[in-house]
Amino acid sequence: MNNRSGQETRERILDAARRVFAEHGHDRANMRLIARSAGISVGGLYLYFKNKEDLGLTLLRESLDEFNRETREFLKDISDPVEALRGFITYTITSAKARKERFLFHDREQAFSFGLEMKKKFFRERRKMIEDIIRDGIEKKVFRPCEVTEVTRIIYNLLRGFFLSLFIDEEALFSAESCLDLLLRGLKKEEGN
Amino acid sequence: MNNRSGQETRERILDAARRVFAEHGHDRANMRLIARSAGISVGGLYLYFKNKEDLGLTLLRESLDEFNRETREFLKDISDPVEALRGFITYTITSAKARKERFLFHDREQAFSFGLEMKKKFFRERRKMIEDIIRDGIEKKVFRPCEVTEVTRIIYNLLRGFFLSLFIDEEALFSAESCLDLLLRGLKKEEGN
Amino acid sequence: MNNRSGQETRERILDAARRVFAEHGHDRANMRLIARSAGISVGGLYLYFKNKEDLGLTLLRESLDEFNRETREFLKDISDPVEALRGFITYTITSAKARKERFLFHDREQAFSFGLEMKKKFFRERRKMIEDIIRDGIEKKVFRPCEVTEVTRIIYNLLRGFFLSLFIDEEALFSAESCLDLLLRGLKKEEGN
Amino acid sequence: MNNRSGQETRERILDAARRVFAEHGHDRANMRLIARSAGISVGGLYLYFKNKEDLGLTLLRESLDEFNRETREFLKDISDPVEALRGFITYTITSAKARKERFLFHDREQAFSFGLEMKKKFFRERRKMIEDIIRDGIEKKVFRPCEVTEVTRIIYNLLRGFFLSLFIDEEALFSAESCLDLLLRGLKKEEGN
DNA sequence: TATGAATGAGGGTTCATTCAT
DNA sequence: CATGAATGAACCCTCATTCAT
Repeated sequence: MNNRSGQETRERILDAARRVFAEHGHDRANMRLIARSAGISVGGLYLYFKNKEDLGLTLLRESLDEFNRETREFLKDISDPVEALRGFITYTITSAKARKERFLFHDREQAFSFGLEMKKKFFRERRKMIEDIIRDGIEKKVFRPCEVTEVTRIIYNLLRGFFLSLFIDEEALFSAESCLDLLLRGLKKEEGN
Repeated sequence: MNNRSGQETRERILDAARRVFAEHGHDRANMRLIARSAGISVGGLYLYFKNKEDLGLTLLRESLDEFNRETREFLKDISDPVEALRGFITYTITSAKARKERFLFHDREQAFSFGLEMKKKFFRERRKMIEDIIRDGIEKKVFRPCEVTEVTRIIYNLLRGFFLSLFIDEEALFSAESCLDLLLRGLKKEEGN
Repeated sequence: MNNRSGQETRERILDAARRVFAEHGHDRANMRLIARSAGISVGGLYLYFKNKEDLGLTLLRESLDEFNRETREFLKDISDPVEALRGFITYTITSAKARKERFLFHDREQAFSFGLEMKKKFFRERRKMIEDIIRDGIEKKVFRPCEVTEVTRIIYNLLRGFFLSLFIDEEALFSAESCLDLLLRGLKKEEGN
Repeated sequence: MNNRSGQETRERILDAARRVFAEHGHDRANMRLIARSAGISVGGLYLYFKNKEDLGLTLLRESLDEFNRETREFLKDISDPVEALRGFITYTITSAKARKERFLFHDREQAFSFGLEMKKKFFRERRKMIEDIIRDGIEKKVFRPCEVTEVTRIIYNLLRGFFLSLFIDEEALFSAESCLDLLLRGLKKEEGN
């Protein structure tokens, strides 16, 4: 176990924790399992993380930060509001499906208050991205004038629902395209046609 | 403390369990707490419920059944598709806000598999209600022709996201009206205007 | 539940207890099961017996007394020592096989000290019966002179072993005849033949 | 209280368990008592044994294996059948008296099925040893021809009864010599004398 | 750094016994 | 006599965390 740096061990632990949390949930996962899965001793875990919660929160932080960072990166060169919205939805959905385990903590976790503030900040950032797109769209007269905050919330909750379905009811998953389509065109038959 | 009617005690336990589960989640809630909260002994709990899981599942079942039943009741006399959709969304949101604790288990619970089949059935029934509304709307030429299943999923996930926000991020809650508005009219500025 | 006498109820309880103890052992048997099996309420049990131990001891006493009484009855008209020994062995083995559950308590029970004195008295009486047969046989010059006490113990332990095998290892059960044969003739080839 | 060697702790636990099981029986013994008796914490017990049953079965297995191994060792150089039979009986009785606690589980334990298969195998092996001696004796014309299986069963039950008496009725214990004497010579007065 | 044996509080569950009706 | 809901101590077992090595 001669690692060049403890950094590598730390990474191994985080990977293991991700796996184990993904399989059992934060509360039911246990430190022995994580240790074994990381190829390290139980005591070793505590050299890198203060305790189980610290480990969970670190994982959460990394997952949330990374996801928002990546999303921003993905959107940064798209100027057309419709394309931006499409991009946001597509990227969110695709990421979630591709790396399910990263989204473990995005829902209400075992302890309701687990990382709550951190999550709220994440949610706010995410809604901010949506809001920016909407506002831009309105400004550019691509979207109709509307209650931006409400629309933002609706879109965000829609995607939040997607996360949930991902874990407990895959048959409820929708496609990015139909989602975009509905949002843009509405349900109502255009009158006068 | 001998009650003539066991039924009453059973109800007291279910109430207590609802409270305790609501505060701590299913896994972290403990039987001693529930017992104390119900004003009963630990052993007493087991006269009415086989074990902790049974208690949780009973709560879940009641909550899911009741909610779907009430929703159907609420919708049964509404024939206009737009009104039906408005009704469904309004009723869902309003119920959830008014009796938050009933929706405890609607998300991914501690143990992923906790009551999974029961939940899936509930979700399917719920989507079925939405689907019926959409189909009816299309038939009546109130809604444009569309991929009904996808639209259904989208609307359902939207409301599922609402449940989640209810518990961890109230500032993300949207109103039924704006939701309906967005769904009906879409985001895009009508072309040709 | 209008019994002519409580005596009948008491009997029903004892029967039920015998059944339940036979199936689960004294410690693992529980009062609820016995009550249900007796078609009576849990509280009712305590009207007839002070507690679980009292119930067990009553059962034990009846079973031991009855068995020794019956055995004595069976032997009382047999005067030939060989026939008496045959009778004792045959009767012991046959009874045990026919009413296995009556012999539940004859071995070391769950609580080592459960009814210990009562059992010891029973064992002593039983050995006394054997001893009387042996002494009579020697007196009548049918049996060779020997250490009567030792021979008695041996024969009794042999039958005690039979009880045990009855419960945990039926393939070790021997027949009364071969047992008698061995005891009478010995293993050794008669010399000078 | 950190021992370098877990092996030592394991041994301490087994010793403690032997003591506690001996005093209270398997069912009534409790893990806290065993822990205290072993000078260890409750949790510590579970580092070495999966659960109470595992602990009991381990003890049982060790005790049975060791006893049969030692007996075989003891007998291996004795070729005279009479001496072999004397050896088997003497060794069995002497061992049982000297290390009583090792024979705890040889009788019908609390849970009837506790280690049942393991015990049956042990009993079969033990009967096999007796059977081999008898067959050899007949072949060598030291013992008279007889139903070997039956004789074997009888001798084994005799010794099994001895185990029982050891625990609940010491006054019924017989000596190896008188036992051998009875088996070899029989009870009957030799005719024609 | 790293180990893994050890701790002990706390959780779910059972069951003999009591007692108001 | 009879009921059966209620009690609560006690059991088995788990697991985050510590610490001597």
